[in-house]
Amino acid sequence: MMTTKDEPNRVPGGGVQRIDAGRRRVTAEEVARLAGVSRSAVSRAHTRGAYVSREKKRKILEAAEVLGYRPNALAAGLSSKRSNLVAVVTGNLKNHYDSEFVGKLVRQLNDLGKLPIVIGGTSDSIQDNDVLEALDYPLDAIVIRAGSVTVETVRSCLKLQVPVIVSGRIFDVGNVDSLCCDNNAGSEMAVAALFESGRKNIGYLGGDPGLFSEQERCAGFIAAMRRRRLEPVVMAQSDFSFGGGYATGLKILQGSRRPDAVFCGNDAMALGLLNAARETLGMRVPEDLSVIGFDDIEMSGWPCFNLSTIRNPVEPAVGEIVSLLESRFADPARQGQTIRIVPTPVLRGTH
Amino acid sequence: MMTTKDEPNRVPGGGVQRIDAGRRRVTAEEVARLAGVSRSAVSRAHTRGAYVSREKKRKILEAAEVLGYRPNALAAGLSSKRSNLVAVVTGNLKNHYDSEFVGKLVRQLNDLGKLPIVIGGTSDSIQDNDVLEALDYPLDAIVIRAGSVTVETVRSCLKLQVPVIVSGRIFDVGNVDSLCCDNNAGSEMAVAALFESGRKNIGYLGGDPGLFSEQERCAGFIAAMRRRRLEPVVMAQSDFSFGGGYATGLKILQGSRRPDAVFCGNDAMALGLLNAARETLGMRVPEDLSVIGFDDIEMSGWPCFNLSTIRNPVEPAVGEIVSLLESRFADPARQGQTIRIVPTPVLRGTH
DNA sequence: GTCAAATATGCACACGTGTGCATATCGAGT
DNA sequence: ACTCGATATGCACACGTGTGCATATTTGAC
Repeated sequence: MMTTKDEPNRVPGGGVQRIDAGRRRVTAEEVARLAGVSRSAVSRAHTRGAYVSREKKRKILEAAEVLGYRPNALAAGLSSKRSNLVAVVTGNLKNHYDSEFVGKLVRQLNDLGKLPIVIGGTSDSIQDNDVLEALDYPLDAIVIRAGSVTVETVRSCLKLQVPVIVSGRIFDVGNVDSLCCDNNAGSEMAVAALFESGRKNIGYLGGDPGLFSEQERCAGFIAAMRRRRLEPVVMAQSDFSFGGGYATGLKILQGSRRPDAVFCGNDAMALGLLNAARETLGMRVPEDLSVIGFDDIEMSGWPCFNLSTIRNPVEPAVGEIVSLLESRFADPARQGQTIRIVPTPVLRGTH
Repeated sequence: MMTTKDEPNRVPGGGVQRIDAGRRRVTAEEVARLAGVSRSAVSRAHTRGAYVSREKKRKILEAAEVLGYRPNALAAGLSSKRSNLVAVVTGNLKNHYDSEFVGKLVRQLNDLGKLPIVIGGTSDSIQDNDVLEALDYPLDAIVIRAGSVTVETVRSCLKLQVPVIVSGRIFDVGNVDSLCCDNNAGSEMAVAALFESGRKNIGYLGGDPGLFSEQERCAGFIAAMRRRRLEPVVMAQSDFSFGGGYATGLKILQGSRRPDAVFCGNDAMALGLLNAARETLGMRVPEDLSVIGFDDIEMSGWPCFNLSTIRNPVEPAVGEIVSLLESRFADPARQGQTIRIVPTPVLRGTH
């Protein structure tokens, strides 16, 4: 007989709640009716620093609890000037640096009481359409990760009075705030470290040349080399991914002009190249080859890699973004600011 | 003299847009005034399948373009039944599996025209408060990753008529939809693979025992061992992280009862243990030790790891979530469904 | 030219909230 | 008993949109 009352695998707690078909969200009106007060009183009971008698407030909150009432932010945000919605546009969360970045940013926005609407997630293509959809809501601000969006879209945001913060590139338009690593300094640190290890035949493995950081890091590399009267042995282009770094790394290391050191535009590619060198080509690092990356993602610190790299610190960057947001809320029309995050060399075992 | 007009490093495009201090969002009223029509006409011009003459529509859209008008979703969503907002509650984006999961989910939601509000990001603690804040908005649905939220909060969602989808555990309450990997089958596959490699002294490295997947994978492991009349050599607890896997891995491999194979509750821990074995203890894998993980995150396929693992496929899971969402929109009151995602063994070089 | 059907347009309401304003109630000090 | 300030409460409006309804205009057929 299967007529037992026991239902295995059920989460305990009883009072099973269900979604009623036609039922709509409970409104302040209904709470007021149940508590026997006016609707205004209900609103005031949920607003800090409004006049409501202690006793009535208790009764109202109780009724609200029973009915499961929560003020509707849609309605409130209509007249109010804050929606608490902040859009975060990111290129590709498969990119480990971006992933870490978005994770921390989301956390901090949550702590600030903001609701981050994330756009992008996967796919490297430009996200303009999705951004426009988000702009249908009156956003408190929009944080854009470099390369995810066109200038046109930024202009749309400003036209809708939505403050814009761009991270990962300098964006000198209107009163947009920009935030960017000092890539020049980073490249200089990398070349310096390789140079001091006695390396002279240095190559460069870059990412998508359309991206701002790539342009700066590449230019910084060339300048740093020139300062030491060195000529790059090889300049290669890839795509900022592990797979790309691996494939292009193979080519570089099997090419006619073999470098004894490679500076990579980010850590993912550096790890890819490291794999190509060690696993596939049987080279010894750092004996046969030095490798330095950029960013310092989590994996770079793993024992099997122990990658020397230039740290592009996430925590301070996210902190600055939050500061920029707050000062923007205080003065929406203020001049746009440009902030350079200073990288630090993290010299481990691959150079 | 610094009075040159040139401003270097500017993004080209002219017509610099700024944020005016007191300025508010452009309203349909203003567009109507400029185009010389009624406000209703403006609304209809922006609504598909509404009666507006071709000529008037053109004029309205032109005026809207000039003024930079976009319908305010806040106001629209007030009477409409869809807000297009979907909350995504995630535990910790530092977890590579979750990170990949959220990335793909966000992308698909974007494609569906939904705006994903991400909650969590970092920190393993429960996110109840942040979820409540998001519930102030009338969400179309909320997707919760296992372990991020209490039963109470789920009940709050249902009370507010917000459809709930839980991923990563079975949640048999009300009409909540659940989605979960078939962990039992996965553990069986892992033990089978180790057994067929001739391993008999098999250990287990688990994550946080409070998590549903850990409980199922652990129980599945024990059952699979029993089926082969094998006794686990060691049962260890860690935290699902690389660092945890490394540290606990060291202990296991230096303990009195050394296993010749370890099945790990997820890939991050497996990679940590792999590092401990190879780099720190100088062991050969798979000669001296077999390792099998769970999930198949990107790094597991990297040449230097080449980890044998049980794939907990992200793409199908996300696809199922989207399907559940759509069928829930079609029938909000329908019975909750439970879906098991079938894992597949990905046998590489560590067993 | 007539009439009906199809198309176009404006009015006014509903959506759910916060809050200014006017008014009512209460407590205390003289 | 009277007054004044503090506290409490309800009414009504604004927020910006979509849409039903009634009405105006055009189209097409005979």
